[in-house]
Amino acid sequence: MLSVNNSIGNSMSVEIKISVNKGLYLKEPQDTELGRKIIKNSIILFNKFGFESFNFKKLAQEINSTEASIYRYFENKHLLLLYLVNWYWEWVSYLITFNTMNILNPRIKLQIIIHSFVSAATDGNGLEYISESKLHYIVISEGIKAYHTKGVDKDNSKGFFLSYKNMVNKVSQVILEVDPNFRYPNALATNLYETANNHIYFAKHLPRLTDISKEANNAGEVEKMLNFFTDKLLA
Amino acid sequence: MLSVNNSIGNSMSVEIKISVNKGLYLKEPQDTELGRKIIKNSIILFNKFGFESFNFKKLAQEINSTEASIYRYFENKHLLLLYLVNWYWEWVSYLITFNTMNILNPRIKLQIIIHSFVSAATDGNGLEYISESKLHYIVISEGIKAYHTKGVDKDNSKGFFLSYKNMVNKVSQVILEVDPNFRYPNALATNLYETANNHIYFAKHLPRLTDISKEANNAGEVEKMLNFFTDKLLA
DNA sequence: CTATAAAGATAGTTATACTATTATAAATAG
DNA sequence: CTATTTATAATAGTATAACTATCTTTATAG
Repeated sequence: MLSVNNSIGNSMSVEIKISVNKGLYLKEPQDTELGRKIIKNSIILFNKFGFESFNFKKLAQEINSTEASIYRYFENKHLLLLYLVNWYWEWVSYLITFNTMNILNPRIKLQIIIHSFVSAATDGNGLEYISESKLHYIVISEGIKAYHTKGVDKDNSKGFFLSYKNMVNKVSQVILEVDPNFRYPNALATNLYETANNHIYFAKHLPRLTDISKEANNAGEVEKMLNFFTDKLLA
Repeated sequence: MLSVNNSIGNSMSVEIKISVNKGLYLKEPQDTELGRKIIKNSIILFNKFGFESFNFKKLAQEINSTEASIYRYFENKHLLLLYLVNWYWEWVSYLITFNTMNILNPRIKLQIIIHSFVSAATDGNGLEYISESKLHYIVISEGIKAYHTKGVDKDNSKGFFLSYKNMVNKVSQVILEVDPNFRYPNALATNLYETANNHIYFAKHLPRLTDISKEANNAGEVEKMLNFFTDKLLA
């Protein structure tokens, strides 16, 4: 159950369960105490150690469990990362759908989409065991590793990227609403998402690769830039 | 020594040695037979196995040498990848400089830059032990792993991304020549490079994330798309 | 002919990514 | 209220990766 805020500021409770492709896990982690601890703490530890130095032993220690127990939920850390990233894609899709509901102007919809890309990171709307801000930072810094692997075609054939594709499709529909003759709706949709993540990362670590300042609220600047790009392209 | 072709079709030989940050290696691999074999075959094996499954043992077997010998050249596979990616950045910078020489129109320069990004992959202009096409494919599929690590700030402080930054700076200068008031010259430069690589990858592996067709010469289509984006943004 | 450096050969260490087995505690079905 | 299933914990073990160390051989420079 997710607690969400609607546009007129009332808090409301909606029965929403974000679910991801069943092939990603051996056992649904959201259904058990241990499963939720795995999710919660893997988000923390992926952030702390990064994908390469993260392992199931460290995670087991963190939650006072064992490697073997974690392996009953996830085959390996690659699929755990993919699970988290899929969860994020579903979450962003949900945010987009929810926040563009009843909005008629497609340009405004696109602004809302861009806002969702840069600040899906706002906690407090989701579940206790998933910190959206930490999850977003995993997506920013480790996300592409989920699809830049030798196994990408195999993973793709199992539907492990459907959530990403659905999100992109949703965005490209809005792009076509703005400009039905636009030649690159999917590419632009993908780019808005990837560019948002990239430039938040670059601002923090490689600032000379961007024009976004290193300061605290660079999310706002990235948002402004993406709106500027979109406006120019869909003029 | 690089053998290059000039614009009027004559083949000429120029004394150019692409060199990268000395901190990336323990011993200059371009200076010895074994070093060059390491470079050549690491390019082949990174392509074959991907970064994760590549290791120095496999590489040693391939070149009939030993792990220990390879460790005398590179501290670890991360720095070997970073070496290769740096070599690529330097190569693209060289291509840009060489091919935009004496061109006055900055819009034409930008077209040449975009062409360099999508088809730096053309072999035959470089060195025997470096296949640009294979190297480009490493950059496309593994490149970002060179800067999406927990060690990025440390690597950055050692200057391991200077070649990337210099390339971006070179491109952003041209962008500002086209439009001196453009607000995001560095971000656009970075984006042209990253988007070129991304969409060549997506066309091949996740085609629904792009509008580039899966067919053979998608490089041409990516080039067209990037020119279209650039034209719109710098109108 | 000798000194030095580069590379090869071999062995060993520590950590990771698992798999397998058994024991125990908690939930639930009859 | 016991029997049975299920989940998890505890423990141990294997294969491979990522190195490090040392010693020997080969090539080359003076």
